[in-house]
Amino acid sequence: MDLPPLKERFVIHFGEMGARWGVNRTVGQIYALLFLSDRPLCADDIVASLGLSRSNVSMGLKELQAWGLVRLRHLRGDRRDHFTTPEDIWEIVRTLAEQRKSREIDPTQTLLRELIMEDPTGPEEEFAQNRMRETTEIIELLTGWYDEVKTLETARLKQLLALGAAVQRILEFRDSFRLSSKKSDTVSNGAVGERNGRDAAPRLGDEDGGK
Amino acid sequence: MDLPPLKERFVIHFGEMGARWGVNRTVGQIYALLFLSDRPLCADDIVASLGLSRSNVSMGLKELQAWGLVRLRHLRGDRRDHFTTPEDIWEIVRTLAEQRKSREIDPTQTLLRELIMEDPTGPEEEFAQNRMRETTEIIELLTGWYDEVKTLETARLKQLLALGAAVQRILEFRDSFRLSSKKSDTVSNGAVGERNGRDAAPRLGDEDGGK
DNA sequence: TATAAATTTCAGAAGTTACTGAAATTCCAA
DNA sequence: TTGGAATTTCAGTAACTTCTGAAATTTATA
Repeated sequence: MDLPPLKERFVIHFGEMGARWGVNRTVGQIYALLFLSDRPLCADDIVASLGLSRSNVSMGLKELQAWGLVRLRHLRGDRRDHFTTPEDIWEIVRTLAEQRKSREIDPTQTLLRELIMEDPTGPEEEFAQNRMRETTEIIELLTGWYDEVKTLETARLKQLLALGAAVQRILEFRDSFRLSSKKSDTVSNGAVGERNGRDAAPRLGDEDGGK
Repeated sequence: MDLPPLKERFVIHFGEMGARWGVNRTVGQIYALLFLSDRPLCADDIVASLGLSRSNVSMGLKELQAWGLVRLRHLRGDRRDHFTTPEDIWEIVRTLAEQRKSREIDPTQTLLRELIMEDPTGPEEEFAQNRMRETTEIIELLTGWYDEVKTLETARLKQLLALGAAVQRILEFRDSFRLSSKKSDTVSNGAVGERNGRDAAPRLGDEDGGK
């Protein structure tokens, strides 16, 4: 690897982190290299920089395209495919969120919806089905929020994030207003209200969980 | 595997999803089984239900404890360790978020902070360092938001989520108010203000997003 | 403190994933 | 078309991870 030191350290780190993000070392390194590069790179550039085999780079680039994390460029007078990452990092964040949702959340949500429609074989499965139902509801709430927020333009999204827990104060204000004027105590937006009374009610035994 | 059908399907699915969540099939299956169970299970119960080797179950349970996803229980008159998942699913969500942040985000943020302090070896590294700086800023914004929101109680968090993009309307209102009354253009809440003025300034080339 | 149950560790087998170089295919320009 | 450059595919092997049964250790109570 003949990269300048800062780049090299980042590339190696990203290769190692790859495993935790669901890609292999090669893919992580290729991505890191493209991300830091000030110009589109072709497969041979990547081979030269990272010392991987040509075929390995080809497969890595295909996987990054499947994730939607790199884009193809063609430079005039050069037949070779060149690759870049979006220059707007927020776009990368959005892509990652979208991909991880569809790989890690959606398949489970689909199965859960199926399973809670079926007849339980007895009280044991009734309990299990209730757990599943609670789970779909939470996933619904989280993905619903995500689907709405992802439509915000970047500037608005930043504003929203910068607001942080200050939103709590707005909610508190809404609440006190609603209580003092004697209205319903559920969330006004009817989407997903409070479903049941069991809020961390301990079952039996201790609660330690110590190692 | 001698489980009733709904449970079995969920357990098998979770075993397969395990890989995407950074655990192996065994760990995923054990977790699913505990999650759906109406009572604490001991290692031998798990062996009997899932048909795994005793030692494999032991290792799986250790890993789940390292994730903080299961807790130990002791039933009176039984020496064996028993395991459960929290009954409050929101607690599970919080644990997952915390763990993934510390495994997937924090190490990168630490390295980035280090690298942007060092001297670049030339203009190529200067560019790379700028990318890294932008990245830390975005991570800072996202984790800062997360750190604030995670302190909300569950009921408030649900409210906030149910609000969804309606928050946008509040932001728009605040904006128009602020503009018309000629005040500062940063967010009023001092906690996590707008960090800088640079709003996704494009580099050069197109903005398309090929393929 | 002895003993038997429960749990963990560990070395090796089984299974899986990553990587390579060679061959096949695609693609463009002449 | 054809020739050659660029890219992809693929079979085999290397590297790694998971899983097991046996042995070692820990733990609770007699």
